[in-house]
Amino acid sequence: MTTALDHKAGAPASLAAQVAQADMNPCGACPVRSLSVCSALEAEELRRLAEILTNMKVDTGHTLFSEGDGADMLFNVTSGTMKLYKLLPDGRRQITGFLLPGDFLGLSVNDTYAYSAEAVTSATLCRFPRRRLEALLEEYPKMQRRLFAMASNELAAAQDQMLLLGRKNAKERIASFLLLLSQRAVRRGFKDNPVHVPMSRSDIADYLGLTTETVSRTFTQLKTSNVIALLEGGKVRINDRDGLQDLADGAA
Amino acid sequence: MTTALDHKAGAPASLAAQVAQADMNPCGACPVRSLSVCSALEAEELRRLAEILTNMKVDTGHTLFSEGDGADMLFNVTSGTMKLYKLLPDGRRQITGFLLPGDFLGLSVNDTYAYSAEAVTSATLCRFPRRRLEALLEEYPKMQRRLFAMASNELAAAQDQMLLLGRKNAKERIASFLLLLSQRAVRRGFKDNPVHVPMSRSDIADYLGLTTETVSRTFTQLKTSNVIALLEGGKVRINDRDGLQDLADGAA
DNA sequence: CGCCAACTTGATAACATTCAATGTAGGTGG
DNA sequence: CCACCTACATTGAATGTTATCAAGTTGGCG
Repeated sequence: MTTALDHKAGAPASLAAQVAQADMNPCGACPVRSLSVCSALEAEELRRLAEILTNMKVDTGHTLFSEGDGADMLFNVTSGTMKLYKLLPDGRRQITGFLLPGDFLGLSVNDTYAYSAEAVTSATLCRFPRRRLEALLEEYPKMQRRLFAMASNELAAAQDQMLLLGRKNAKERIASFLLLLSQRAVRRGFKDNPVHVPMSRSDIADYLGLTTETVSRTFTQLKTSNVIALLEGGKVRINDRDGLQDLADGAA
Repeated sequence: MTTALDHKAGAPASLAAQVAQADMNPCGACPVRSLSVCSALEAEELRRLAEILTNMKVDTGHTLFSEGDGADMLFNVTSGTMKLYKLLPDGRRQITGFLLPGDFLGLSVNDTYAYSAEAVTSATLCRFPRRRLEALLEEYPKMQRRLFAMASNELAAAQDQMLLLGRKNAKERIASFLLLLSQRAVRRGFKDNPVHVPMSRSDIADYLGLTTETVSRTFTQLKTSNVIALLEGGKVRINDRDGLQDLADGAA
């Protein structure tokens, strides 16, 4: 565990206002509420939820928790990007997901985390003590249902990812990845093109089951065939969305 | 949809008794109750659940539902093995999971199934109309919670599978697969060694992201190095469980 | 008993990895 | 302010694991 700052300590200016608001009408002003567990809740219920949460921040590259740690806390991403990953003893890594604002993390099978969580970009989160959140879920079945729906969606995404990892070639994987990022961006009200790709080639490789070299080469190929353009600041412009979609589906 | 026989019609002799009991004290005598959604329920609640369920059977190789079908029904496997899979337009297939007695299927994101379901061996299931089951979940938060726990477990399994598909080599994949089957067997009260492997090489290949040829060769390798032995009737004896475990973890 | 599907084994090829070098950008200190 | 340093990204060449193509073999079922 690193960089677990309570409340606004260390929060950048742009965030300060939001966190300050959260202190008064916590969650009420949360920009990702509609995407999160909390979307199901009324004002009073939100207040109860806010009582048990702590705002925190994780700096780029820092670890929120590691596989095997006691899973006492659950989290909700409010800004930035996190990555979840599992390791093999010899260091091989599989990133199982990138989390964007509104995403939930920390579910565990026993009482330990089954994966590690690290910040891709500086990120802010709400932190909930597991026991207290579970107590609240008991009280508010609506919230339980919402969490279940989110888990179901994640499960469907995981199955898509299995198809990708098991059966798609490098070009199809990269195409699928860019479209996924684009789609997830729009759901959060960001522009879908150019797509913001904040993660390194190495992270992309470990998410797609490739090497950094192959990721790099494949980007170059897509760029050369004018399907995409690589822009400054980790942005990728999609020039031919249909072409990219066909590639992603293995139809091309 | 094929072979969706109501109640005991077409059920084999060994199952008939069980189904007959189910008609009187439905679920009460269900051998997989402790593993399923229903494990959380009291007698009265079970009765309500039984009111909305239909017992059915799917023959080997028959399809229960296909990706894209309207998801009006949810299912619980009571005997046999099912497989879930997704296809790419050109026919490439990824099996996302094998379901054993006690497992639940039919969760959907929109209102269509995101995958196809087919019987690996002749299987029996409980079928629930989605709407009526959802109504019941509303009434029994305990059941909602149980379903959520099951989805969480599936999610963890999916992440393990991503690690396998993204980062493990053929030998590691086969080793992991055999151990998984073995572990799942014990949880259901079957013997864990020899492991029952009812699925074809082709199914195993599509589950592990390999080809049938590679699966076959890898089994031969493991057999030659005496880690396993291939027995009659789709059984595999694990001779060196620790060795297999080391292989599976990528530690060897 | 014979047929068909599933499995095994072999030879060759391809896609992605590995190893290696060069290029580029962001950050730091002189 | 620029040179340097380190990270990361790109490109190239060689290797390797697994896929593909192609026979055979086995086994289950009619």
